[in-house]
Amino acid sequence: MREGGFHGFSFREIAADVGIKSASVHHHFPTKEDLAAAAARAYADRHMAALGDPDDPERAPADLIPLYVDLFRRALVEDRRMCLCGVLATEASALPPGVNAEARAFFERNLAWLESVVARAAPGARPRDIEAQALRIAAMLEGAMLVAHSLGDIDAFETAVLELSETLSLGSAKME
Amino acid sequence: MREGGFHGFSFREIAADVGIKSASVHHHFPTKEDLAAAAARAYADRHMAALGDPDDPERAPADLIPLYVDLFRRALVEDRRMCLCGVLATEASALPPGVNAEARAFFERNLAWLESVVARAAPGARPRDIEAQALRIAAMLEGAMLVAHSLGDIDAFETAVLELSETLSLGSAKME
DNA sequence: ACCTGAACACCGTTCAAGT
DNA sequence: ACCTGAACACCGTTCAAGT
Repeated sequence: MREGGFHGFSFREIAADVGIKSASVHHHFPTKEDLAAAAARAYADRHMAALGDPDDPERAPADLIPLYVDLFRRALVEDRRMCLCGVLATEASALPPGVNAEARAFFERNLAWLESVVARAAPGARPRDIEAQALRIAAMLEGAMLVAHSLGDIDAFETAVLELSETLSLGSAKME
Repeated sequence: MREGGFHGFSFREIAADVGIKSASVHHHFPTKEDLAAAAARAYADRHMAALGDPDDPERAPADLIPLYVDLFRRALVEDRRMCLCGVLATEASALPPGVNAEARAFFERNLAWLESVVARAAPGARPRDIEAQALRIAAMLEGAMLVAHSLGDIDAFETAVLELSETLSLGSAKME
């Protein structure tokens, strides 16, 4: 699913991997929508668990953005794959509603996490600017993964993302 | 294809639209790889033609980045769709080689165009920094489209991309 | 509760046959 | 050169039948 998207895998493949018949898979996940939504939800849960509490006073906000970048980097470098919800995002308009909802929830949870971190890093910033900065970070990471994945060039990810890890809140507080 | 990716459309659909049988489509495009590669190439050609010459002395580099941003904005707003090659990029590892090659070529052509514009805007910049800036612009636009498309919120694209149109070469010349 | 084989309408692809 | 119907192995889904 992370490689071929919603239509890039089949019930019969999964059944063969698990050692049952495809009709049996439908007993656990009645439709492909159910199965893909569950996979997206599990992916998002693991992703958010790896990020941890954005308001943890033990962790400086200046360390949390590099940690965020690193989570995406590892997904791309170690798995040599896109972000699952990034793949689903591009297919949004052709996805069953339940799958689309889980992909959207992934981004909403990511943005909420980033907004918490950016707010801590730039205490005086306006809510509007905090939201904008969170959106830019999430968009840059998904875009950097996407382009690097297409070019087959992991360095492209590093290059695109370098600015983010270096200068955390480039304009979050001082934006006009 | 822009909605469901490589597996999101069928020869039989296309045949019905055109008024022939699906076997006849194979006469023009022997395989789905041929058809999708041709579509990606045509998309990239139209895209690059809309951008025009990045070195045209009649057009200031400061005007060309907003023009670039606007091309992606219109794709998202008017068509309510992702960039075709952005969709294909996320499916890269599951794509037939010929399709993958055309998607990659789209990004290479975009990066070359952006590098020309950035080089004109920051004449003293090092090649390494010019490439990095071009990569960031392309990644930010694809990522902003992807996130906005998943959220179903076009304003998210505008917000993420605002910084790009405002301050063209934020760090292209002064990057360390 | 969990699994299965068989059937349904779909899919890309091939091919012999038509004009 | 362009089209077609028929066949192939695939796909998601359903369902009656098994344990």
